[in-house]
Amino acid sequence: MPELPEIETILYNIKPYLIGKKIAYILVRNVNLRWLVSKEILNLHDELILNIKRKSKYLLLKLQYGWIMIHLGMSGSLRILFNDSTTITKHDHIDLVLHNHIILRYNDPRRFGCWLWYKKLSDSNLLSKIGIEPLSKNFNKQYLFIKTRNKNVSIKQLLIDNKIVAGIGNIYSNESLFIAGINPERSANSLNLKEIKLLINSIKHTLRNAIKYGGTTLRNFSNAYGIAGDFNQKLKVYGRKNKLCLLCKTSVINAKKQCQRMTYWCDVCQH
DNA sequence: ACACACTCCTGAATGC
DNA sequence: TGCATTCAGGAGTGTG
Repeated sequence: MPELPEIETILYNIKPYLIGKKIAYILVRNVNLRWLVSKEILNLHDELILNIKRKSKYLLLKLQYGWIMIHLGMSGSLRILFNDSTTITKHDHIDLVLHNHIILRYNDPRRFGCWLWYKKLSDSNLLSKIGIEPLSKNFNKQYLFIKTRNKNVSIKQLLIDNKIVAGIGNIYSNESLFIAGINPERSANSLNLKEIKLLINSIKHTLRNAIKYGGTTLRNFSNAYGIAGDFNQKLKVYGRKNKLCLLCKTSVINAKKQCQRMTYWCDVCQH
């Protein structure tokens, strides 16, 4: 389940192979992703890749005349392949083929991802709704304090809302709340400024640490070389239902569904 | 405006 | 062992 650190890992992997290189063509085997693959992408050829960046969980490829916006959804992955005779496996939906024969291959079993074309990024109504980046200076206690006032939703739910803060998914919201010692069921507006500050620091720490370890591999995340991330070994609560809390070592980890997502927490360590 | 449920999808895990 | 059911979740959309 790619969240911000996984996308950042992929970006780091693919950047050196793509920037300044020319796309020969893009082979789309299945246009039926979350939304149809843009027709501009199907017809694209001989375009130079000027830059690549990440915004929230989107990867943005800047070409000469527009942008390709890629989202990996829940199960998408990107691989760099050095040899075009590589066999196609199930769910290999898109190949971006460079003039030097290197391929960026997109695989997505659940097809919740997307490949969309925009002439200008401001044309994207998906991007325009996205909140600030959690690793930016703008994501600070003042910002989150203001955003949590008059919010009755749980703090867990607020953290995975991309309109508030971009790129934190289910895993990292659970982890950050555990590290901050805040109960995920607390309503967002019940947090005081001191707790907000603690939470901000925990989120930044968790995300930076996850990036450092190459992301979290649960089922099918791997980096652009097909190598799994190591952060799952560092997870403190996520997926640890009924297991002993690693911090207090007295209580077991609780699990319950909160707004369609699993939430994990320790009653002793999180208040 | 807000809170919540529903929806897309496949594969792994679980249940009988 | 085998078949059927459940679960996982990013995030836009629809409903009350």
